[in-house]
Amino acid sequence: MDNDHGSALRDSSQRKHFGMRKQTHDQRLKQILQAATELIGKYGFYGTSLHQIADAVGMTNAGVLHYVKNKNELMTMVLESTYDADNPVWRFLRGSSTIDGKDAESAPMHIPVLYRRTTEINESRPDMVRLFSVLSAEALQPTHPAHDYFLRREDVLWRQFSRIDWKVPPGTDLENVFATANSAMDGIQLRWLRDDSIPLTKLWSRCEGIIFPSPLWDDYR
Amino acid sequence: MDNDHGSALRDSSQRKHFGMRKQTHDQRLKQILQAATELIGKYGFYGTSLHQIADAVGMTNAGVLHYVKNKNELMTMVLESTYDADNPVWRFLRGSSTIDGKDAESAPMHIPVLYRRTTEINESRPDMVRLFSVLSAEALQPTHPAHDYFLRREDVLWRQFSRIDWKVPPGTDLENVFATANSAMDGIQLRWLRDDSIPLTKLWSRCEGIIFPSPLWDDYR
DNA sequence: GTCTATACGGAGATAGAC
DNA sequence: GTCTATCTCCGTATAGAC
Repeated sequence: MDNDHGSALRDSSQRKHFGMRKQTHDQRLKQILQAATELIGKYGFYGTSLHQIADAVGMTNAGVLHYVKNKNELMTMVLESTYDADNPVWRFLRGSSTIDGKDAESAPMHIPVLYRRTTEINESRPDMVRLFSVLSAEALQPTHPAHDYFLRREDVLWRQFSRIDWKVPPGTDLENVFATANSAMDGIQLRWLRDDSIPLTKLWSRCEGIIFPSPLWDDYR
Repeated sequence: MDNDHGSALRDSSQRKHFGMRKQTHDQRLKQILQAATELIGKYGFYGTSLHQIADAVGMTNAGVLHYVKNKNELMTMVLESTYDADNPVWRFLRGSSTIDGKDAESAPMHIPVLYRRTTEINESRPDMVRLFSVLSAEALQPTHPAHDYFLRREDVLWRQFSRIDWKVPPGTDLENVFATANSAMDGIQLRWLRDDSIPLTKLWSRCEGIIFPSPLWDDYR
């Protein structure tokens, strides 16, 4: 990229300078995305201004726009880089990771484990759960910059989920369990965000008892 | 109210005029609240401007503010007047109505009936379901004008629900069923609003099969 | 009862200085 | 890489004419 300024100028100090610039750039971007995650999670996309985000990272409006083309692109980057990238459950569903030490190809796979793992992970990142909850409602409107993301996400999740050879009680309707458990998860997360006096994992354990009832699911959880 | 303008002036034409004014006023207000319900449901409270609402009822910005003190009060009025007022399920839970022809004091009360009735009602008013879904996420933030409403609502609903002498299978944990069913309802409504190619009642029937499984609940639905 | 006019602040985005 | 300055438009809300 732009190598024609003469090789004589690219001494080691220059290269170091370039290296530091690059690192700083990525760090800054990460800071911005993190601030955006928190603020959009709190106030929604429409309720958050670039100015708020800029303030949170100690910059000005124009400074932030040096890193992202515009507000819509910021939304996209937040969704794609921040949320899914470091979600172990997704990595597991994609087959590139393990769940409870088992990979998707070996050992019995139990659905309740997946949801318990999800709540454990999400309990440690309320900001992202909040972002996700707020956007999945706000982005119902087709004009919302996150609309397509949530449309696709539903399908993608199901395709990955249904690829797995789950061990379940005889007669189980996988698709209905999937839809019901995911729906209940959405709702219980909202309740947890509204009042976190009870941990998400505990709130979910109550749902698990209803959705995967004993004794039917005793050997499959 | 304001009777001291002299009885000589209150002839029949005046009274008629006053009557018409009153009617027009209420109608206008209702129009405004209806438009606000639709628009806030689509774009959220922060994403909706008074101008949009004014446009929808063929008025100007200032015209709308003749009916509501400010935007926050509009939010309150929408919530309190529009949503709960004409919800038969709530009226039933308050004990002032019947469910499937039975009132709360007689006949066996079955929980799945309550949720089925809710989906039937909500299927006919997507605008209000949307309003409710969007706000319950947007209003997580304590500074949101609907925050308190949703905090109280959770408690109120449970208090009314738990007053009823539900007929349920032995060993049922009422509170867990309530929390799980409500959460699943939140999530399934979101999915329905995102893609309404399958009716809400049908989507819910799948959840019912999971949350109130056969044969345990066969005599209680 | 509804309008126009207006005050005032904040939004997103760009140009150009440093 | 970040700032200031600025553009343009939109936001809520009020005052006062009709």
